[in-house]
Amino acid sequence: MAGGGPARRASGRATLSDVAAAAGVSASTASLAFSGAGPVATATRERVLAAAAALSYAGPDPTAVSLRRGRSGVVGVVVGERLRDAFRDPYVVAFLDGLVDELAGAGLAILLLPMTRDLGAPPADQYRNAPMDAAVFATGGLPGDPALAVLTGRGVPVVSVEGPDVPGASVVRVDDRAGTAEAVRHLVGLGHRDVAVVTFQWRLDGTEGPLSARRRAGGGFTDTVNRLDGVHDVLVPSLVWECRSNTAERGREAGRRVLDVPADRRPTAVVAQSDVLAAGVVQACADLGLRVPQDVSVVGFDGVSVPWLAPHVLTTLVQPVADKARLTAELVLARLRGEGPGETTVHVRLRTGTTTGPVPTR
Amino acid sequence: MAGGGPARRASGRATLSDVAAAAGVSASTASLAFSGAGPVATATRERVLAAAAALSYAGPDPTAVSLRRGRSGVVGVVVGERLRDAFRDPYVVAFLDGLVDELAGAGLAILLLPMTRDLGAPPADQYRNAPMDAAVFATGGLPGDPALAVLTGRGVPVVSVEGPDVPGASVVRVDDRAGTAEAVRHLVGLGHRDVAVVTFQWRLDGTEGPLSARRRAGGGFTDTVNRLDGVHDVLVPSLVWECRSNTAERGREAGRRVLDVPADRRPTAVVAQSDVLAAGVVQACADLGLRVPQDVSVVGFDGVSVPWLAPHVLTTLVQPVADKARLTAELVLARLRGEGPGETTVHVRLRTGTTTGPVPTR
DNA sequence: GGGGGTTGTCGAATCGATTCGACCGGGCTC
DNA sequence: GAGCCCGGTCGAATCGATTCGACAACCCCC
Repeated sequence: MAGGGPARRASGRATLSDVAAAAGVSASTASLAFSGAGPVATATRERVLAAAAALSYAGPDPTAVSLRRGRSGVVGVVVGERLRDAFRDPYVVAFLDGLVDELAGAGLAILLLPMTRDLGAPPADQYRNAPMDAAVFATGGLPGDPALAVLTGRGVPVVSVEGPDVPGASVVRVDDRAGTAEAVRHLVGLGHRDVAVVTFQWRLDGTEGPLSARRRAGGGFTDTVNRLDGVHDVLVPSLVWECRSNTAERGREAGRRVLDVPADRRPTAVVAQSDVLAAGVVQACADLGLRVPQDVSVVGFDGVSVPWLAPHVLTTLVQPVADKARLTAELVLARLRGEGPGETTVHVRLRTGTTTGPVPTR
Repeated sequence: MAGGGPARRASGRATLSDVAAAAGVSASTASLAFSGAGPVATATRERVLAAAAALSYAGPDPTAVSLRRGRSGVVGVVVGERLRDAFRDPYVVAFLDGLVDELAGAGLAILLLPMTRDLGAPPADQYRNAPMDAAVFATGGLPGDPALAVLTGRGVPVVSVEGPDVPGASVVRVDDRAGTAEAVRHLVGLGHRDVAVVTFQWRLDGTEGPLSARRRAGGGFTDTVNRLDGVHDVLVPSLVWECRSNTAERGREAGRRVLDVPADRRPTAVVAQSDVLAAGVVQACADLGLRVPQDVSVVGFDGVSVPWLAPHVLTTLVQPVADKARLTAELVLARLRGEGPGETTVHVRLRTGTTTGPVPTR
C-alpha cells in the first residue's frame, strides 16, 4: 500500500483518481484497467480492482462518462398526453414493452417524456434539461409541437411513429389509410352503407362530439387523419364522432351518443380508431340493448387482445406490434450510429372477428 | 461582431464558449447571462442571447451541467418484471401517473428500469450506467435483488414502496396486513369460514399453483407476504393459490382451479391480492356458472376502477393511490435535498361493494 | 549488438459547463 | 477627498472520467 491516509474526498464517494492513487498507478491506467480497452498487466489490474473494492468504488460515474463520450445511453420516449390514459391502452403498452426490450438490449435506458398538452405553453423542462441521445414519439404527435423544436434545436435525433412528419426525423409509417379502407370495404361487402366513425382526438383542446368539416380541415394528429381518410376513400360516413381521449370510457360514451337514435336513422356499423374505443362502443351496444353484430357491426384498430370483450372477438386491423417496435428501435440505433434519418412502413391486416356481420334488414 | 470566421467547432453544435466568443465576452459571463445567477448588464445579456440565436445554441448541454452540479435530474423507477404485465394493472398505472406528475413538477424526469427477472443474473446495465439521482421501487421488490446493491454501491438513494426493506432506503409502507385482516373479518361476519386466497407470485421463478408451507416459509415479496399474513391473522385459509403474474388472465385461471370443485368442498369466498386478480376470479365464476356473490364472494385489493366488471362493484381494499404517489415523491425529494432516509405508512380502507354477500346455505 | 515491434504506463488534453475569488471603475457617504 | 461598497466582468479551478501520443523496457531475430 502506498502509505498515507484514506484518499477519499471530503465530498463523498471515491473517484477513479482516488482508486488510482490508492493502487499507486495513474488515472489513465486505472481507467484502462476498468474499461478493458488497451493493455494492462494482470498484476496491475488486480491491484486497481482491489483498491476499488477497498474504497468501495462502484465504477465510473455515468455523468462523467456521458460528457466525455458525448453519449448518455438514454432515449426519450414520448407517450400520450396523460400516462393514465396512454397506459390504459393495451396497444401502447405492448408497443412500449417491445421498444423497451429492443432498446434495453442495446444498453439503452428509457426516459419517459410527457406529451405536450398545450401547444401554446412551453414544453416541459425535461425536453430541455434531460440527457438524451435520441427521442421517440411513440404514439403520434402534432406537427408544430414546440417540444419537437426544442429537441431538434438540441440536435437530438427524433424518431416519429405515425407522428409529426418533420424534416430530419426518422419516420415509422403505418398504412392505416389503406387498412381502414379495406375494413370499410369489408363492411360494404356485408351490405352496410350507413357507417359512423369514432375517432381519436383531432387536436389537443379536449373537444368531444361530432367532428365538423371546419375542424377537420384544420389538420390533426397524423394517425387520426389517416384513418379517417381511409374511410372516406370508400364512402362518406354518416357521422364522425371525436373522442377526447383514447379510452373505453370515451368510446362507450361515443357509442351511446352515436347509436341512441331511432332505428331507421341509426348507423348499421361503427368504425372505431382503436380497439379500446371499439370495446367501449360494444359496451354501449349492450347498454342500449343492441346486439353485436346483428344490430350493429363494430370494427376496431390495433389487434391487441381485449379479453374482457369475451365472447366477442373484435373485427379489427391488426398492427404487427412487435415488428413495429423492432423497426422503431432499429431506426433509433441507426441515428445513434450517426446515420441519417430513415423511414419504414408497417402494414396492417384485417382480422375478421365476430363483431361484424351482414347489415340488418329493416 | 468580433471578426473572424464562424466559431463553431468542426465537431458539431455550438457550445457556450462559442457563444461567448461570438458575443465578445468570457464564458463565465455568458453562463451568467443564461442562468440568470449573478449580475449581468442588460446590454451584455442581449448581446449574448443574440449570439446564441445566431449560432443556434440551444442552451447548456445537460450532460455537462449534470457533471458540474452532480445532479442529473433523473429518477429511476423500477416497475414490475414485464412492462407488459405491470402496465396492465390499473393500480400500477395510476400510481406511476401520480408519481410522474409529482416528480415532473419538481423538474425531474423518469427513467424506466426493468425489475430484475432472475436473482442469479447480474442486474441490467442501466442500473450501473444510467445517470440517476435516486431510484424508486414502485411495485415492490425482492430483498436480495442485486440491482439494489448496485444502486446503493453507486450511492443512489433508494425509495422503496412496499419493497425490500434495506437499511438506508426510504420506505413507503402500506398497512395491508391490517387491511386484509379487516376484509377477512368482514367475510367472517357474513358467515364465511372456507376462504381461499389468490396471491401474487411469491418468488421470481414463474411457479403457479398451490403455495406450499415450505415455499411460504422461504420468504417472498413484501406485499405478497403481508397480505397473506393478514388473512392468517383471522383464519387459516383452506387454499392459497399463487399466480405467476398479476393479470386478470392468471386470476381467471386461479379462479377456475380453486372453484371448479364439488360444491361441498368449494370455498365460499376468495380473497385476491389485487383487483386485477379479483376481476379474473369473477370472470372464472361466470365461466363456471357460479353467481357472485350468491355462490361465491370475492374481495380484491387496490380500489382502482375495473369498469369491465360492471355491473359488479368489487369489494376491495382501497389504497389512496394519489396520496401514496405524493408521499413517495416527497421521500424522493427529501433524499435529493440531502436528508436521510424517511418512512411513511399509508392506510387502506375497506370498501364494500356488490361482490361479497352472506355465505350460501348448503 | 542494433533495429523493429510489443507491451505497459503515464501525462496532458478534452468533453461543456458552473462558480469562486479577484479586479476595476463609478457613485455614495462621511 | 478618502474610503467603501457594489455592479459587472473575467480567469482559473473544478466536476470525473477517456484517450491520444510519448516513452521506457523488453523480447526476438538477424
